[in-house]
Amino acid sequence: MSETERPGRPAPALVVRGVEVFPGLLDPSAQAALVAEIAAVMAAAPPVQPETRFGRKMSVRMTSAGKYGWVSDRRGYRYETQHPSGVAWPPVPAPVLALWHRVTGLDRAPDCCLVNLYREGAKMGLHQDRDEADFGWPIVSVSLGDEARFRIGGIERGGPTDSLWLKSGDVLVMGGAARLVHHGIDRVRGGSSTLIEGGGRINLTLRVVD
DNA sequence: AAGTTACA
DNA sequence: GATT
Repeated sequence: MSETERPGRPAPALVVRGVEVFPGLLDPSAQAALVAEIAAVMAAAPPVQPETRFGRKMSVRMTSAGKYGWVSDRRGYRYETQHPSGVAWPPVPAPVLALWHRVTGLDRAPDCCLVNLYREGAKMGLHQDRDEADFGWPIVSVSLGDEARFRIGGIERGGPTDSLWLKSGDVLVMGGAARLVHHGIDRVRGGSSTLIEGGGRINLTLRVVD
């Protein structure tokens, strides 16, 4: 962490295992504006279902915006400057960047906005975000659309966990001691929102990659 | 193991 | 069926 924190960042309503939770930070019109921006990102860089290193397809569909996108295939996890099709990732939409600065208080911008699209039945197992160069930078997670059960463990795998339901407009910050906490999505409550065309949930994850 | 499934 |  090399930059000063900006005063006036909002206080989290609750903290779960060190993860800061800002329920309902985005009102419905702000959510709709973000969804419109992300729809344009997905039109330019269509979501794909990545494979793991063992050739198993993930249930979540992914794309990215920014200098880097997170990808997974039989070669493993990494950041790439291009969508698998070869096109550059579209820029991170300005309202997404504004949300990052508001909630982190940082001057430094993220260089990746990972877009996770959870259609009916999609889940994500417990994992750590550890493909970035400097864990001093926080991660910001934005929930849009259907509600989802978010599970939070510890730094070590296999320990106890807690869970909470995330709703559209909720924002999380994983930073400091909670930067490397295990987290995942147990399940998505289909039909709990009409925000996403075709149904489901979109999660934006903002990171500083290098 | 950013996989899935089983089980108490 | 939901949860851990």
